Amino acid sequence: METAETPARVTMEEITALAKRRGFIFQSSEIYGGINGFWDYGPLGAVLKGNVKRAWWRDTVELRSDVVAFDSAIVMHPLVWKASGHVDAFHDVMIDCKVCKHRFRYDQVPDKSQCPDCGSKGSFTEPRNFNLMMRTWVGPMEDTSSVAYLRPETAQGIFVNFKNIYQSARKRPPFGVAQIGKSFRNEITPGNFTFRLREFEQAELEYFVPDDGKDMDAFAEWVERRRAWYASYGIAAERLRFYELGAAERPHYAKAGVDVEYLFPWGWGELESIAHRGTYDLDAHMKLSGKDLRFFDEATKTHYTPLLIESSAGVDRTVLTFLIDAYERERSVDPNGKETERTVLRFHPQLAPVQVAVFSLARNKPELVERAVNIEAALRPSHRTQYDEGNIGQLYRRQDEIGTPFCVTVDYETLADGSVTVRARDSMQQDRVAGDALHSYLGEKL
RNA sequence: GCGGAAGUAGCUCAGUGGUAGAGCAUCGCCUUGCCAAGGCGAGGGUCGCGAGUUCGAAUCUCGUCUUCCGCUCCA
Repeated sequence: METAETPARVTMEEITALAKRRGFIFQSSEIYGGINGFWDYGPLGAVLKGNVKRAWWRDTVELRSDVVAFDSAIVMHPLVWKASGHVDAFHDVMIDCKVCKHRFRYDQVPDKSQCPDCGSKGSFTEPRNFNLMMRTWVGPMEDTSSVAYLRPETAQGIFVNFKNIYQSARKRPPFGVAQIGKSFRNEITPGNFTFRLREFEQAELEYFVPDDGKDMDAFAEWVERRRAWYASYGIAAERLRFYELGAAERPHYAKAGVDVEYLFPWGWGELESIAHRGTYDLDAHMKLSGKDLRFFDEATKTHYTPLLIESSAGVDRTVLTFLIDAYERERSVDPNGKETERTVLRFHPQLAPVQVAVFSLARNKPELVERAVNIEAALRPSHRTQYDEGNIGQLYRRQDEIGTPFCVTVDYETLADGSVTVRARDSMQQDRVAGDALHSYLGEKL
């Protein structure tokens, strides 16, 4: 089993090189030198990311009768962030000691003339405002009254709309609200490719349950559901762990917490956090807004604040995980006894950016090209397809690198009887399939 | 943000003051015809960006941006 101690089976250099070469992920604004903490998804990456989000949405929303969809604005009333605690938690006035390089919160240093760590006198920098929330102005006037923030998390949009949602959707606990969207944080140190970003996408589920003693069951169910989700899309079990947070590791209001972590080439990294947050979030907004967000329980004729089970996953981190986990450099011996090597992305067929590639065995034989182009067009409505032509070995290698599960090749036999060769990515085995059976053959495998 | 290292073609790199190079990759043609890397040809770089020194800067100096490795936070 691979552990944090054993050498990585893949390096980040290999991943970033493949991501750029094949059009998965590019550095943002590269022609101007790039900008730290921002990345762009290329033609294949955009499709992969869309597939990952669709897979999450399918399992979290569409397959559940008790979860509704939501999509809140990125810019919200500034008081939202006051209530959530982000204004205080993300705003720090800091000073640095120029001698020992240590950093302190301004309000925690009693004597600003002397560094508490190294004792140097007059070594502090000017107080500097550290604001981890991205700021902007609403309206064309840039004055303090118009300051607003780009959301540092998507969840608050659900909390402040809680009453609107449950009234209009006619839901009562237990029920959930799901949302996928961008969030922004001025991270001090972005890095590790798309792992720590300043602009990132979250997939969040807020599941509200009654305070009837079964809240921990709901928590356990979501942990299991999320475990099953990662497994069903092929993440290797030995590189994924569900880390149970101890009481000291989670916020004071949280009753339970599990971090979903993946074994990246640099070590374990958090993909998702599943937490039992109690009534903390709704309480905070009720307190500051003065609005009642509670439920009325018909049975007991009392008002109550539902408890919250939250699953908050990083979409970009999940995409990166699928990319890394699917990556393999495979050595093999071909039928002639020659040693060969290939790079293959073993994506789940539902996640693969291209599902079926259709080839013409030769590029200068119009009858083959036309036949292959037509087959590709016929498959396009039901699968993600791509047409290519040329040296067959090169074509296979190229599709392996982008994780295409199946390749269909039109050859001279096709002209005679309409049959085609279907080659599988993982086994490299070939099947001869009759032309009229191709649709059902692929539909079954995908 | 701080400390260290590094930025030359899509990638890997050579080139240490005198008008930019190789291999691979890409594109075209030919060849082959079921697991890449045969042949011919083409495109592609104001050497991260900006300033300074110099008759002249990829090369020396400063600034800046980005990346990688440490400190710190999170999805």
